[in-house]
Amino acid sequence: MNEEKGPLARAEAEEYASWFKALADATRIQIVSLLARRRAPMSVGEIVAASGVGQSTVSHHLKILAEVRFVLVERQATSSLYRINEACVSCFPTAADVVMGKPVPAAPTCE
Amino acid sequence: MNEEKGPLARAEAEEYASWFKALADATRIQIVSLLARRRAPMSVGEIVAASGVGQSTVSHHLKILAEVRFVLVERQATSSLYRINEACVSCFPTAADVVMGKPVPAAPTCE
DNA sequence: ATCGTTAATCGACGATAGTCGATGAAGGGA
DNA sequence: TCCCTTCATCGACTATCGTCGATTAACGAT
Repeated sequence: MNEEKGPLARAEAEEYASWFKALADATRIQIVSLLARRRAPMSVGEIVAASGVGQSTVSHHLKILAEVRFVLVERQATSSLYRINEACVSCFPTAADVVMGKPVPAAPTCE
Repeated sequence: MNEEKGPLARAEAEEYASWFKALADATRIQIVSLLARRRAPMSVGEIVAASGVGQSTVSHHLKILAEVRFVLVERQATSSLYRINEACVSCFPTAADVVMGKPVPAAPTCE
């Protein structure tokens, strides 16, 4: 479907890369996997206890995951509850999408 | 299917991350997309001409892509011909795989 | 109002990664 | 044999990233 002769535009390549960057870290993979196993939303403190890294580190990774809408946050009174965004999981690009030239899915779209 | 209570093992998380790391760079996305659009294998020189970065940089990225078997190389007399590894494209993990706790696909498996 | 809890932000540090230019190795042709 | 082409590797530089400890902000409870 995508039949331009030149390489992929740089801007589009960077959009694609930003998706994969979100899962290109072992700690973030652990956090995502953790949120998926618990069905219920988790507070930052629970994630910190289960992941074995510092609180500021967890907060940092959650921010990155939230920026691509991979996780959703619901601010409660004293704590923040994070959960997997199922819609974003399914719109996350695959390697086949890159190869087949599928347009980059927009992050804000899946919410 | 994966019902352990703790977080994903660190080693497995890093294996997953190494997959996504391979596509977590705009230049590599461009190279992959380029190889996919040309049906035929491409020499390094052709990729350099089309990608707009230096020859050593292209060579470096091709090495990374080859390490996860995403591209295959066939050394000819004077040049090296790179092409997409279709098998590896389809075994490349998706975000849903991570969420669903699917075991990490082994890179050497798809060849 | 004060204190304690929870989480986001800040600043710093070390490690990793991307890029380049230069060099080196392997092969083909004159 | 010598040169030229092609690509991989090396060394250096810079930018980005992951992590931590400390600080700050928001909120509840006493």
